[in-house]
Amino acid sequence: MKNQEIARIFNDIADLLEIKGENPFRIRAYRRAAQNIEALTKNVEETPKDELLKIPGIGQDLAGKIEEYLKTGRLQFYEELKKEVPEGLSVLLSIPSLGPKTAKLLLERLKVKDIGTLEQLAREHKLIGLPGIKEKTEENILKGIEMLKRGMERQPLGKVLPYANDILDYLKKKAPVKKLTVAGSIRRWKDTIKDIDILATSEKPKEVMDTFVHLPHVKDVLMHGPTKSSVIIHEGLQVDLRVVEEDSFGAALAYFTGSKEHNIRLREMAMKLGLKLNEYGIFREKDNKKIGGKEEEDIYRLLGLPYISPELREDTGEIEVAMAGGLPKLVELKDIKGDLHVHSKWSDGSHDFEELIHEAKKRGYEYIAITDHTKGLGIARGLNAERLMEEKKEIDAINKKLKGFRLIVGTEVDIRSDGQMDLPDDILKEMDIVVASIHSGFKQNREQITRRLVSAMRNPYVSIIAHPTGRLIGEREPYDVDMNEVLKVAKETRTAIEINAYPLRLDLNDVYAKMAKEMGIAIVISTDTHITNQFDYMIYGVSIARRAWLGKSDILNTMSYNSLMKTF
DNA sequence: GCCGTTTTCGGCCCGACTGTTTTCAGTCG
Repeated sequence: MKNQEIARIFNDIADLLEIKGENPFRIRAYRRAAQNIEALTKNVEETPKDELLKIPGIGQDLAGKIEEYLKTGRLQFYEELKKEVPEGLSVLLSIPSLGPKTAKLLLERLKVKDIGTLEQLAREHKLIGLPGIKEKTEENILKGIEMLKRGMERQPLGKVLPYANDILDYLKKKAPVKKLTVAGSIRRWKDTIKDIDILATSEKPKEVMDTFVHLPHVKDVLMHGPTKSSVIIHEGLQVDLRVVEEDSFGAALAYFTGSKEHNIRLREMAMKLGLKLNEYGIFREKDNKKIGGKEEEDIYRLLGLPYISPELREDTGEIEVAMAGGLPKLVELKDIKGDLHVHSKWSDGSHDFEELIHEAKKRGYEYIAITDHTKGLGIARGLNAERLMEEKKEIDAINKKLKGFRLIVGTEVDIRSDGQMDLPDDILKEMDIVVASIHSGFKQNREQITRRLVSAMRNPYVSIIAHPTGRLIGEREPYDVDMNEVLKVAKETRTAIEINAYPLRLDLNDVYAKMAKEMGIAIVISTDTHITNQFDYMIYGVSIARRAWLGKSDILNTMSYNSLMKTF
């Protein structure tokens, strides 16, 4: 699929146009198109032009550019643009506090074309004297370069959420706040996070700000105003805190949750209705009277929309669908009736069956599937055929004693590098469910990896493909796999696909999960638990599902045990 | 460059904070 590729090119074009000082709305158009191509749940190569035109933000011109790129492998307009703007200049835009205007100025006056040159000039104080640049700006540019070098990369949600909660705890204890909540991409449950956004209400905003910038977590203060401050914490993340009055909480929450693009759309809608929307509330244009904003629901109601869950707020079509009244009822954590990917002491898990059952029951589950590794995964004490059959015998015995709860007999069978299953069919046949997955040969080429997954799905006993792309966020890129083909075969063979809820995996991601749903593929959400507290990762998987617009009926492990067993 | 129950041309979100300014531009989200 070339979706990502085209999105990247459109984003590049936006950068280049920005440096050229082009019409900001034209730039926004490219960014919006890029985002919508990235979120597209169809293979752009298989999407005819009249379908492309239905994508929000794609008109005749951009549809034409997509076609040109798909047909010729290049984009004339893009190539010419690259010739006009020196290579490396767009990297300057990634320096915090340095935007297109300054980048352009630096190029024109000092012929700066890369970060190295810029850093040297700044150290020699040669930037001072340019229009609008004095000591402080120069300092900030150097600071920005430092920050960029340290790497302000997006971090996995699972890593960031504990930091955010810790900061919330501190603020709750030390600052005069009333309401306090995370907003931004954390509230939208994006799988990776660039900064932590926190919203508070208080009658003493200044005190809250002062407390905030002096928290022990703080390494550097970027901004310290009366209602808004930004800091960098020791873990390298930026944290923004905004304080508003109680009466504006809903509007501020909507504003601060974003996404930015979603907000822009809401504000455009407000304008057309003779209203004005900002973080303080929603106002009538004619007399500036506030008509709502205490609750987040006010905003959507007054715009004539149903409430839109934070997970959907990306401006990738949710507003159009909401207007038509077609938003799905999203799956919730309480809909989940069991976990279909759990490891026990028999392989590399930490607990015996009794402990796992106890913890699963505590979470209101009706069943879990024991899916220990197979022998190919020596490092995980994978089971051979004989041991797996012993395990089954033990599970069968336990099930006889259980009431209102079931252990499902399963295995996570390794898909070997040649595409063979790690255990023979006559063993797999004995399992209630078979979860198949790749644990080795990540470097194989696209064709080989795809073939392995396809052959697993064609095996009559394989029920689920686990962590289908093999990514570990921030640690390992997904293996090179043709997901378009994988999903087609999943559909054909009626194999379920897993959303692995382990925070570093979140695999399928939201886009592929939405694609799978639209193709009519059954989805399971599983935690891959090795230690019982990992059962709590289920919320991450559910959130990915929500971001993928999935409802309860799209997910197999919302079913009761009996219905579930009929589907495998 | 997109888009239209006010428009097929003329609009296109809104405000906080900072640094350089004496009223504002740039950047950010």
